[in-house]
Amino acid sequence: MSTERRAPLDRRRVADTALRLLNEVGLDGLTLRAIARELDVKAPALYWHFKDKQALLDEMATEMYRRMVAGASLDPADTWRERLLKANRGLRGALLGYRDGAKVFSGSRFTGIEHAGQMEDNLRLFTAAGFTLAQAVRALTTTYLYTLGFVTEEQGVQPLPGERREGYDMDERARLMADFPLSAQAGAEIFEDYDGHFEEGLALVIEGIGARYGVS
Amino acid sequence: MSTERRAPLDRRRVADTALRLLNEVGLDGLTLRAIARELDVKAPALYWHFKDKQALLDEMATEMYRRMVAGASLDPADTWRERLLKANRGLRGALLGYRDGAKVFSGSRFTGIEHAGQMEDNLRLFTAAGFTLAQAVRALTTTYLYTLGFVTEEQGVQPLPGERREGYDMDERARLMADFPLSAQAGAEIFEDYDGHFEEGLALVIEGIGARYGVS
DNA sequence: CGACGGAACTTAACAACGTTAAGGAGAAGG
DNA sequence: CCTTCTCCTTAACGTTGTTAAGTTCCGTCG
Repeated sequence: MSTERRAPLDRRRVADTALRLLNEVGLDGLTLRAIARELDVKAPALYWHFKDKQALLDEMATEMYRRMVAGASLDPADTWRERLLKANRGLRGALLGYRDGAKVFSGSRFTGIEHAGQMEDNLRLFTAAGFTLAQAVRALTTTYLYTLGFVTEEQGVQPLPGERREGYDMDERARLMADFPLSAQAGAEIFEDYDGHFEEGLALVIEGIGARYGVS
Repeated sequence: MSTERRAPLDRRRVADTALRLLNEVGLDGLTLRAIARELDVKAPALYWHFKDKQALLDEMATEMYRRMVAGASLDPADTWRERLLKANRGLRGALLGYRDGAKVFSGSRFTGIEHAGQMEDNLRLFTAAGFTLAQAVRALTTTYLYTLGFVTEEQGVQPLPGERREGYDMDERARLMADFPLSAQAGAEIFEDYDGHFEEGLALVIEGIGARYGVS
């Protein structure tokens, strides 16, 4: 019977498969045994390619970042505002593309230095626009951290676009909050229209950068 | 021998002990058996007070929040800027008070509605200052999400103030980044002086709120 | 006073997890 | 042909969250 030999694995293919599986089972269900089964291999085989599970998660985060960069259309002629908008929308989109994407991403470290390319690009654009290097770093990381925080919370409520985690019943919330009228009313303002709210918050940060650093 | 009967546990005491233990062993080491041992009890006893481990983590997050609110000095006469500064410095301080504090916090949901008091207070202050309710919510959550993102990253590098996680060698980083001069130079701007960088980012967001919503 | 019932545990066990040790099949190379 | 290296398997270990069943103690009620 099938004497076909499966091509040997490599880190990339493992990370690919793990990312696909992540969307089906979530971070909790993402066990080494499940990943291995998907690759038609036994769990300990993964240790040939990764020193431990965290190393695999790191590779997954790196792959997420690679795909994000590949899917981005960063025009060198962008204004710094356009660049911040594009980069952070792209980041959010990339994270939302995977169940628990933000958790995986912020819990891991990149393997290699591929991410430096995009960073260098951004820093060049910002310094050319009149920012000092320190200001450029501050502008980029502040928006970055906002986006990361936003999506982390977003995915806590809404694991994948469309689905909704249990325990977020708006009606019950409103009833409990009867003594806190403003907070009760704010509920809709918090747990719905994530797209709009993300944009608004991002606009706030960008506005602050322009105002505080005096760059138009 | 000691016929002394230990007072029965309650959710609060369990969460207390778990929080203390968290600082010693970190989130990974925070097992139910370890918590139980600290309470002089066997692990399954915890299931009398919590339906599962996540419920205990939720209680821990709630307790963290309680202590934060208790330690905050929120003057009703605060300007909205002062309030944002105080609240977010307080939040960061509270999260930094525990190893993996940000992870625990953002991975959990509050038990009860005690947090609504502080929220109502903030919303009142902001609407009184001229913000619409939607603007107030946006201003508060945007800064909140920035702070959460910031501390999450911060604790990824620096688990507790003073300690430093391995794999963050600045010299090696500089060498790898030889082809990316701006990024290399930015290293110090990223991995040091978290206090200063947090303040600067927070100032950016606050500035943006003032500018975009036209409230002085 | 004594039976009863619930509260607050313990003991024992389970399946699943990450991880390690040891070994085996097959290609590559001299 | 024998060795060596790559890539994987089989077996196992200790730990984890969690459940089931039994135990102990206290307050209440007949």
